[in-house]
Amino acid sequence: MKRRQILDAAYTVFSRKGYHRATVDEIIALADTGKGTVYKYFVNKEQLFYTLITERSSNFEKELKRIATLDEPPLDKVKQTIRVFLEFYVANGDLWRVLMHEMRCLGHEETASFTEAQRKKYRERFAQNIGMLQAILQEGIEQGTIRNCDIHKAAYGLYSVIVMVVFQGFVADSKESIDEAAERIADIFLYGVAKQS
Amino acid sequence: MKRRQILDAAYTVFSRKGYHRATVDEIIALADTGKGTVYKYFVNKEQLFYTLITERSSNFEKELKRIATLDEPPLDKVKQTIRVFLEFYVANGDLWRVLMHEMRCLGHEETASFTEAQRKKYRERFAQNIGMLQAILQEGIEQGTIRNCDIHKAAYGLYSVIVMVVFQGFVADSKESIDEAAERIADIFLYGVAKQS
Amino acid sequence: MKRRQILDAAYTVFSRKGYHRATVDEIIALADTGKGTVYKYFVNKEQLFYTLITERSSNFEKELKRIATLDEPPLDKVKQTIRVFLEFYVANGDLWRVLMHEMRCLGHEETASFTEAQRKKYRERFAQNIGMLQAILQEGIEQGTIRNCDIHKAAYGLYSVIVMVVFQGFVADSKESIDEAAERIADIFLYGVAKQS
Amino acid sequence: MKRRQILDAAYTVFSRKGYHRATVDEIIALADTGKGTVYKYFVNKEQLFYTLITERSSNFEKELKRIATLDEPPLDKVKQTIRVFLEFYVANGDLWRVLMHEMRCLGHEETASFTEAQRKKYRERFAQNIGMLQAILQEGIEQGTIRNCDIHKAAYGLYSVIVMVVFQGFVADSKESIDEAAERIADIFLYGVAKQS
DNA sequence: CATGAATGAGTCTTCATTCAT
DNA sequence: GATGAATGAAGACTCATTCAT
Repeated sequence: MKRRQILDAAYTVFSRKGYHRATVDEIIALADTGKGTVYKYFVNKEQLFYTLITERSSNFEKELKRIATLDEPPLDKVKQTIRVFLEFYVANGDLWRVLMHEMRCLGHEETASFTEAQRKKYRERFAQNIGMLQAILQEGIEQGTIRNCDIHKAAYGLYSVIVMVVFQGFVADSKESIDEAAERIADIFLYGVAKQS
Repeated sequence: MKRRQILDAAYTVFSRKGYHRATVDEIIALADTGKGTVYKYFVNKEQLFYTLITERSSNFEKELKRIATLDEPPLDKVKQTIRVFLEFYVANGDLWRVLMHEMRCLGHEETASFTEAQRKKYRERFAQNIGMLQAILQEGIEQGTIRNCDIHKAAYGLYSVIVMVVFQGFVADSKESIDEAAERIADIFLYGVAKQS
Repeated sequence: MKRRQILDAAYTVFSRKGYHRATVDEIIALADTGKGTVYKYFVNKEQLFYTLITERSSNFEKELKRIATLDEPPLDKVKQTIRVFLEFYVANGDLWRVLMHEMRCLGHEETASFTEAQRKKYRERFAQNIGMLQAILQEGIEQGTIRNCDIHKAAYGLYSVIVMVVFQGFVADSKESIDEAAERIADIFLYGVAKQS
Repeated sequence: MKRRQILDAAYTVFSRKGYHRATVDEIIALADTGKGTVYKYFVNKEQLFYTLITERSSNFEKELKRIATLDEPPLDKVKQTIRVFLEFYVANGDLWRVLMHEMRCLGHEETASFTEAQRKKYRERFAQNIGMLQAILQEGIEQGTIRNCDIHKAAYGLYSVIVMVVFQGFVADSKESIDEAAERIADIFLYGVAKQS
């Protein structure tokens, strides 16, 4: 129970302050617990952060896999995938922004406790999520509904637009807003901004 | 001269480590200078960071403005703008990533010396750069070569793709690589991934 | 308990070295504690200093008030007050000297954490103590045992002599020495050095 | 000439800020000279401070000696001496306050450059000045105009009152104000505050 | 289990002093 | 002689982590 409170508090503080400016003191104040308790459940600050990431993304990843395996037209699946991504980033965007920043920096030198194994695991997971998009695009190409392009880069491109839409606050935390944004992104992504001649 | 060395070293360290993990000690080691020298030229770490940003972006911004005022077809100008953005981010991307992260967090609470004025200035500058893209898209809509869409969001979308391409390492630091990437981005952005029926 | 040790060590170091030459490192060495502990109990060096002052003076002030309200001849009360002042300065003189010096300088510019409120409080407290002397002198004038003079200045004069006596080492830390000094100061103060014609 | 400017600037800054808060940078800014120049004329900050003290006190000391050797009634000489002290402290009080504070602290441990010899010299000089007062009081006792008391302590007492009068701002920097204050101090010192029965 | 007092390694920052021009 | 750029030792302060209760 304390564990839950700590994770929730940590989510808020990390999201608001970033990794470094977030202090354990602030987290325990918000979690209404003692400092020792944090170190009972988590080996250190980085581990706490990592746990947070893992926990928050597991549902998202399951959902992503579910859609990928649906037997529907790829163009529809693209739209659905966009929606799931949007939902996830609307809910966890700030934390993810922090994560992405730290992955860069943490990766460069050996930092004490964020193990290389964990970092690798994260990168694989990230690649996997993008991979879901990629697979759907591939399916579209095979079925002839998507033009032949570098699906790897295209997937990243779509991904980056999704993230941007959330970070720029172009989408609110409501089903309608998310659905609408998904529509629009899919539209631009699929048909471009140029007028069809 | 020492000032130059410090700025260059700071660029490297901030880019690699991010703002917080970058230490003044590391910067002076790389700059081969003394700690006092840093504080002779820059009031503090944040000011040093800010100076770096300002310095690096001034040429980029001039180039951006130049293109915006060219008397050419908007579709060509979009491509050129994409190229300039790519060049800039290939050269300064890592530092920018750090800046963007810090702007978020620094904005939250009062941090001693990164003045509100500076932060505001940065945000305006950023908005202005995106604004250049936006203006060109608007031109395209008026001339009927770009379909009617929310140019604000479209500009951000294009921007996010550019940044992503650089950060994912899809483009190398060579004229050819950048030109090719600009072509491809423009292509997808303008015509989408869906096969023209 | 650590708090006590830190305060005691701080007293010694501040008294010996003055405010600026006193280092937190030296205080913790003497207090046999860690640096963090100091900042757990005191927000910063100045706050530590201020706490010291407040703590040490509270008994003294109570005693002073007690005497002021006694129903005895003013001339006797003057002597008693002198004694209380002497006791206090013999015990805390060195620290007070430092305080008085710092009040001058700290007052000039905005120093971060020694708040204006604290400084004001100190000044009021100081004025109040001198005020006790002043009130007794006034009583004497009204009862006709003290000649009509500027009691404000006279009180300061007496005060300065007391402080001097302690700082010049004219009085030792023993009841006898203090009593004797009080006698002598009172004598000179009340009757002057000139031979009565 | 630069030397003069530096000394004057140093006087101002030391008086205002105290020894530690006074920075060489501030002094050279006020003296309108370069940092190197300071170290051409003075071996270091403490030496500069010491030179200042010496320079400022030499006239004062000459005047004191002159009065001591006058062939006048001791009671008159006491008044004159008080006046000379007042004049000196009104002009140099703030610097002296700083000096007195630093002597305490600098004396405790070996500080790099304020030599023991210098400190000793200062102490002797200070004792000598008080000694002038003392000698006059002695003269008075011998001539029977001053009652028999511990002249050493009495001299210090008188001295402390003089200093206090200046530091409390009870006297302005004008001949009239100083003369009047001298009168009053002499009066209280010689005849006390108690009403003559 | 939960706690929070104690800790000290690690940072930023200041400022007296030097030395090449 | 005059200068000021360069320096680094020294000091205040932070915060993740530990451990005895």
